[in-house]
Amino acid sequence: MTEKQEKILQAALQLFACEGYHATSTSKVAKAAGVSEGLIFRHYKNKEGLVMAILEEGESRLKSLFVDIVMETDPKEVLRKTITMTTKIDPSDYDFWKLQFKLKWELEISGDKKMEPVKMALANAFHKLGYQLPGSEAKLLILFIEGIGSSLLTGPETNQDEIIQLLLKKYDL
Amino acid sequence: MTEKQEKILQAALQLFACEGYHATSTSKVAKAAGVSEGLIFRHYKNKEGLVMAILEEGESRLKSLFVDIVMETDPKEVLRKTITMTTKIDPSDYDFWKLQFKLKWELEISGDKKMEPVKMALANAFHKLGYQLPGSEAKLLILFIEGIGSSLLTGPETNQDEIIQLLLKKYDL
Amino acid sequence: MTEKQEKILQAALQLFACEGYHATSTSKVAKAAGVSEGLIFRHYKNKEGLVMAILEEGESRLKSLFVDIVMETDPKEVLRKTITMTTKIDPSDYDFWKLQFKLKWELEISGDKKMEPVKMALANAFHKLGYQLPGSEAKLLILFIEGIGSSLLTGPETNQDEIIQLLLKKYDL
Amino acid sequence: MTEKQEKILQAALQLFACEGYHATSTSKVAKAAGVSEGLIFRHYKNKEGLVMAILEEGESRLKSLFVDIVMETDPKEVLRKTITMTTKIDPSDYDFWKLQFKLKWELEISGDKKMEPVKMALANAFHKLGYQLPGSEAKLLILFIEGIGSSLLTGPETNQDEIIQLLLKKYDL
DNA sequence: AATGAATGAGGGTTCATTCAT
DNA sequence: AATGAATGAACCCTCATTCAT
Repeated sequence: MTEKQEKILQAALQLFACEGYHATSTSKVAKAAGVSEGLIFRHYKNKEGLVMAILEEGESRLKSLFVDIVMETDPKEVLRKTITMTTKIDPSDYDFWKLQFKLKWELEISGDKKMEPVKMALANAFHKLGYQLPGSEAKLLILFIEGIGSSLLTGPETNQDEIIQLLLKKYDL
Repeated sequence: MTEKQEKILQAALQLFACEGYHATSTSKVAKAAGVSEGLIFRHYKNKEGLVMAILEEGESRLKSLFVDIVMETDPKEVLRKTITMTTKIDPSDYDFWKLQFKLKWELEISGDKKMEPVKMALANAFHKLGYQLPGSEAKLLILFIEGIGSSLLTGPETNQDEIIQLLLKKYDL
Repeated sequence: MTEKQEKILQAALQLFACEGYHATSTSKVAKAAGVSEGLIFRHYKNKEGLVMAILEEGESRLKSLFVDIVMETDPKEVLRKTITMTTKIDPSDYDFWKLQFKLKWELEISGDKKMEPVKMALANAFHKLGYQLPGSEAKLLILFIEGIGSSLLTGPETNQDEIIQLLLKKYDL
Repeated sequence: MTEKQEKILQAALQLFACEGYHATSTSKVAKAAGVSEGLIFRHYKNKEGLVMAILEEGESRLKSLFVDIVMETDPKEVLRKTITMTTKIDPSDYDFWKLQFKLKWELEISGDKKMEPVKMALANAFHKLGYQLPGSEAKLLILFIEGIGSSLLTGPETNQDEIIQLLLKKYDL
């Protein structure tokens, strides 16, 4: 990946995340990246190709967050790690996470499949801990972390930690 | 409001909710409403005016959902009504609710202020029930119901009821 | 002519004169006149009909200015009256005169034909006074007064009187 | 400047001059120039930018006409050159000059400032020649050449030369 | 790899005008 | 006489994309 390619991805990520996919023109991206507009299409074929490249390039960030949960065997630890997941997000990656949410609603491109393994791990953990409806418990907990992520990215200053403490208590952690 | 005005609002709501604001052209709205494109601008001035009109017109739906919670005095009932709130949504209003979420992410127009009274009622209820951090408890619960709403509108078939049952149990309801 | 008709003509005159014909929409006229847009078309059929009505209605203003020159028999008086013609214009009629110039250039609707009798009178006067090329002398003088009128209407504050004095002297008046 | 850019300017000049600014749509310009409409905006940003480009590009024509007058030291020559100025205009530039007049009235964009140096030169010349009100004499003469220019561009066939001869005689040239 | 000219379809919006009331 | 809803064509302009260099 050349230097200009990186510049493009970076500029596009920032713009897509802040202003939205449709509201960001390829010319705006080119200008922000200090690059000719044609170059975007040379490298990524499409505007869609561009956003896909961003998503791919960022997948490692998703995985690094998830792998630690999925690999965990102690069920209590699985819950704890899931609940505190959002605190592990590097603020420099906020744009990327914001983009995930934006795309879900604007283009109905859902990153939910990526969460599937986490959900399985959670369901398994709840099962081991004797919860009666482990699948639904897992779903419920995932809804929560999505909510907390959402409020982290949109809200100006949410007291994330306090909420997480509450949640930990609810699951006896 | 003339018949054509209603047609416009209706078509726009459906399209904005399904395809998004930017992805829906005014000409598409006009076509779907069986109306000349100019008429949209005569009545609503702008594309933005159009979406605002939709939001205003739907405000009653928001309020009718919230008022029952806010007016409740029994704290346990406040929690119960909040948690089961999403079950009260008329499926014919799904488009409107979907639009709320889409706009939050696509245009960063947040309907959160509308939830403020609910949050206050919740905080008050948690306080009465002896919870230690009523404000954060309220915030947490709101994140939950937003999550449930979100999954209800996007997910193909979520088992809403089971999750709600779980949640009720967590709050001893 | 009803009261509303007058309002329309008045508003249209002012707007056409200040902003130009094409730059003035019929809706702007209607709004300025405090009248429904349809009414303009009921009374004047067209936007063009509207401007024509204004022109017709103002023709008396043209004639009243010219008649005094055309009826004059003393050749020197003809010249003098022509040269001082612009001083006779009522400032409340400036819009109308401005419109004349604007239309000449914007729509190439020329009010020059209206000047024809004046030109004849001038040519005749120059002839009587022994000028060698009375026709061209007449044309020249008309160019002058058009220029003075133009500068009177566009320029912020031209010293009209001084120029007129100079001109009178050039013709030994 | 690419070939297509020149085509655009050329077509726009001709259309603006003949039909007026507002009456000429950008699509008409594009069609006349044999160019896609978008290209106009790529190069000139705006319709306004387009007309400004035309004006700028033609400024040399203005200057070349004026410089000869302004640099002249012999006062009589200054007058003579001013009076005969319009005869120096290349008929292939008529469109450009017509545009100057049109814009003055349609958009109230006045090229008068460009004439300022000429006016100064004239005032100076009149002063040297012992005229009593050199400033007003200058103004008067400028009004004349504007008038003759105007009639040259609008009138079908004006006998320009005869009028110029008359005028020269009036100033003893 | 990189540019920038060029395109054509479509964007939101305004326009003059008509029509039912 | 007067309104205001309604229209469809045209408006200026932006878009994603292609192509020659």
